[in-house]
Amino acid sequence: MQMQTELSRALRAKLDHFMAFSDAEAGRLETLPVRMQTFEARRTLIHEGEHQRVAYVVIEGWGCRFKSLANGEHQVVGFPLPGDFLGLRSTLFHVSDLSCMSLSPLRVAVLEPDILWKLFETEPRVGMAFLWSMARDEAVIVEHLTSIGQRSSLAAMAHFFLETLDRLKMIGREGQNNSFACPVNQEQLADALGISNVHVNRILRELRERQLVTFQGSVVIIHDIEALSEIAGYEGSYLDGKAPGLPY
Amino acid sequence: MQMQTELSRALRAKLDHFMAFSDAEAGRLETLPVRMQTFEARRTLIHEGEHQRVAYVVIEGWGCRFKSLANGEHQVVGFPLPGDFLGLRSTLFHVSDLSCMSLSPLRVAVLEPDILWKLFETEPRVGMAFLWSMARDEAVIVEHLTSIGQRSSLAAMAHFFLETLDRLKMIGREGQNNSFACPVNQEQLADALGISNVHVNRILRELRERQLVTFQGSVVIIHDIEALSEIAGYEGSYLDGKAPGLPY
DNA sequence: CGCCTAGTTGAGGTAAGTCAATTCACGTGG
DNA sequence: CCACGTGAATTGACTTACCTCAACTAGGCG
Repeated sequence: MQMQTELSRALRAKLDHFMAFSDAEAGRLETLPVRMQTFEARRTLIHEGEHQRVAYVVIEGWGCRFKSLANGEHQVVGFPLPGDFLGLRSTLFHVSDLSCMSLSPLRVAVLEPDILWKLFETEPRVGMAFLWSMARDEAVIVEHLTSIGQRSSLAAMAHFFLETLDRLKMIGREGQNNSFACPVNQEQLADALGISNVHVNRILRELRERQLVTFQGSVVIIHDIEALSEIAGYEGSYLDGKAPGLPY
Repeated sequence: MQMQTELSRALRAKLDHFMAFSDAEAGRLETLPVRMQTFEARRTLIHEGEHQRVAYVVIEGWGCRFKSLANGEHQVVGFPLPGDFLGLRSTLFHVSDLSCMSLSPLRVAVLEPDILWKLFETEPRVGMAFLWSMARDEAVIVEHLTSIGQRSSLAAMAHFFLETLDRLKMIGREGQNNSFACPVNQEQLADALGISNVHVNRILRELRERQLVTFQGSVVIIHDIEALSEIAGYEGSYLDGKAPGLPY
């Protein structure tokens, strides 16, 4: 039971922003038969191109999804946080198009595909919530694409920090005064934003000197959200799917 | 009836690569109550930030999904082709995070959400096929992200041409000798690849001079697929979800 | 014929890359 | 407790891929 409540807590911290579950639905989530698994930091959970049978839900810790290129470069696609799915798409393809590693110690719930599909049938509203989660993931990737394609590296970095803070706030894992623990190193940040690690370092210095953000000792502190949002052109409504001023 | 077979033909041209439909399932697709709609070239079907109730399936023509930024820049996220869904995610969010315009005259089938959700319930395998389609869309976006983030603009351009040719081949709409009609202009190509239109022009010239690709008069001709794939680091298995050497 | 949009090319500037050296943080063993 | 090793962060010097601006050309069409 401890295990199931862990899964349900992680999922609902995220999905409650989309849908109010009934007690019955919540109970069904509680009793989903899953097993837990814990990885040390820097372990590869999912290997690009390899057979992928099960999906995961992150319970605790940060992950890193990335694509490897022939020339040894990497493109980081995103950083899964508690409540996020891993390899959900891959269970459809049977093969993963991305690798996924743990950045910190990572605790996950392992979901057998059968259980997942059965859940879709018996709990259509929960299925909807999962779909919503996939849709949000795509919205995040589209923002990411926009950052790399159109924003300056300063704006892209600012955007990343703001988005990550909001994602953490949604699941109640932010720190005090707009700060958060961030187990991402400059190399990974570089691969995420499509710039060099040297340049990441210089952008971080600029953000620090301009009193906007400090990122030191694996902790990000955002000093001036207003100014940073202005620079990034950040508007986080794509995270919760509620547009300002529209009834839902 | 003409209408339904149009929809079913467009969908199956794409989805047959993933799943063999039974006669019963095919019949159910045929009788889906949908209405058709046709847009002239350069019309905006979906407006970013606006209420979005219905989804579409492209029957004929090219679309262009893009995000607009405050500074007037655009990020093109992809070019929907026949068989592709438009605004499917938006029906969940109720609000679209992207705009979508027609590049050529565009014929679409309009899907009411209720019908869609009912289809998911009554035809779970068709629902799976739609999910697969969404998953493939995301795989394409991830490749796109990788192009912009890691590949040189030459390689990114090469990648775009190769991927588009393969997508068209899958739905039987390629031209002769690895060519295809392409209603995308250099400006839109620039916004897709995150480079300037001037640079697009120079890259196209280089591709032409190296006898790899010509893109003139809205027709793309790929002269040397091998060499181009080498340059792009292209490997199209993410499009059909079948990894080389793995049983499906 | 002239307008309008898209494409093409040149010249010069800049954001970001590469290479390489140095410093820092931290864990480990003597 | 200090010497050492290792990986990450930092900084400088130089290079380059791509951008901006601006002019010019080519084609489609009322």
